[in-house]
Amino acid sequence: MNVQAPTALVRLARDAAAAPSDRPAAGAAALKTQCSSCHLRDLCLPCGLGLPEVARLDGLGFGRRKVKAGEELYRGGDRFQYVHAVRSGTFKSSLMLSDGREQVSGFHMAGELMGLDGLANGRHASTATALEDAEVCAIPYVHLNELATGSSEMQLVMARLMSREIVREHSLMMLLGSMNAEERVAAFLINLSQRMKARGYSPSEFHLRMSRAEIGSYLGMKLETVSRTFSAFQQQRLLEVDKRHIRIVDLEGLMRAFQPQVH
Amino acid sequence: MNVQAPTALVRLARDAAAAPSDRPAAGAAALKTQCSSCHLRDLCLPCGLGLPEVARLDGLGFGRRKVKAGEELYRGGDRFQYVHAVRSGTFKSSLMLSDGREQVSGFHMAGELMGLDGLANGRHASTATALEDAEVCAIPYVHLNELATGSSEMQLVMARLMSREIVREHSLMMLLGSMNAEERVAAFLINLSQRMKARGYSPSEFHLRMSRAEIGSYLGMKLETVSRTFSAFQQQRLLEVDKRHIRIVDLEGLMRAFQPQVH
DNA sequence: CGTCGAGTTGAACGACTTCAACGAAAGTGG
DNA sequence: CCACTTTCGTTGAAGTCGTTCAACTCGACG
Repeated sequence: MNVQAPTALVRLARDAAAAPSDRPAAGAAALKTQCSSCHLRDLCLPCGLGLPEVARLDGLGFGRRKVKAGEELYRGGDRFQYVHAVRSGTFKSSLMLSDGREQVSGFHMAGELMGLDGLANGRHASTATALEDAEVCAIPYVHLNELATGSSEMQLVMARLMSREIVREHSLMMLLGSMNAEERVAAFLINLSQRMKARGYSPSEFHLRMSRAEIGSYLGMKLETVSRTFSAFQQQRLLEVDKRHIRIVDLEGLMRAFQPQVH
Repeated sequence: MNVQAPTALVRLARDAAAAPSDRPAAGAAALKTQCSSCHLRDLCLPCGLGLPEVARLDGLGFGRRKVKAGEELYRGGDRFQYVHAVRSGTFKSSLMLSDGREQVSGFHMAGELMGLDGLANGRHASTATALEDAEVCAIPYVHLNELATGSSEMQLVMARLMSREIVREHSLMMLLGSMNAEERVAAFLINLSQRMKARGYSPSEFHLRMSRAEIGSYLGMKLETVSRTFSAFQQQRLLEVDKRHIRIVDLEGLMRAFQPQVH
């Protein structure tokens, strides 16, 4: 975990957005939102906070914002002002190389936070795109920071959220660095399954919000390989796949595919 | 940037260390350290802090710790207590799969912070190993947290450091997900070069502290491929390589190798 | 009805891996 | 101090997994 600026490893194509827009979150001020009464409060930001702290979150009176399928919530290079919490829908976040290559760095569902990467230098490093019609809470970071000053509890929660993000990316690095196609896809599906479960949906049957190409980009492989791997799993009777509809038939087997050679 | 626990994507082999040791940093209390007089203060934690804040850091009176080459500073699964700042020497941090596969997730040099991934759940996710004799500052996290309570400046610096870590990992994901062998090695060398420069060393001639296998693991390729790529660059007159001694002959060319097809 | 994007599948290719052999350097122990 | 082993790096040859290119199906949408 070194902390130097990532000047060289990748120069994000923040020049891709010719003039990085500093637009405020359009329509964010529309509805006031209460964390205390939100059905996502155990998954989202308030998770782990005591009642008085949650009340202070409510006091912020941050707004919501609707995002249509395919629309971008923010782009790499945009000024960082808000931490976004997904209320409904699914997002992808992605990084761009100046030559146009895209790398999907994550998928986000209800209760998950987006945009923490923007803190580093005040500008978003990634672009967040809605994969379906979605809604987010837009929490002004400065307010969050004020709130954390004086509350070591709030502060710890924020720090923990960022740390989780780091750990999450570790997992992805592991995956990209030392797993083959089947392991990657298995890991992806198991992860999705668990997140569905945590949200009260069926862990064994769900609808993919992302295309084969997006899955491929996330997993560091081509869409054809993703497709083939799905087919292979189907033939091994681990999955049933119909386009974006997934049914996990043999979770045990899938987990074995995920970590095959345990010596 | 979703924030769910990484339960599935990768199960870190924290059981590898049969009984995750909760040992304190051995000998950490030996010497008191002053950030204000440290020659690394512009690279390290105090960077961006005002004088009064740095004075408060000094007030913490945290200790140092010497680590011999090959020794581990902490292991995945160890209790998270300290944030470590590298004073001298080089570290790698790595993740383990339960089947023994290792993925190097970063290299750390003087002034860089390690261990921020431990915050997520109170245990280190990665293992930090010294690649040469080294020394670190071990800063108790609880003290750091106390210090940040009441100082929004300190708080912001901490948050920014974590965010940088996230952005850094983004770069690595990009690299692992969508670059070929030559691009990876070029990116790695350019990054190293810049970090050497920031520390007052020659950016064009330096000594690698890590083996081919460690570079390979970091870049998601085999040691033989690393070796071959070095040789290829040498033949293209971009580098001169003698074991671990590197001389960058043509930085421009190397950068072109890093991002070849700019349309 | 025709077009377009998304997904599947086959065949050929190629980049990286695997296996293997070798030399140099560094540590080990008499 | 010198044989010994071990580790590290390089290089070649063969093999493999994923990519690339291409053809085709299906459903959505004007």
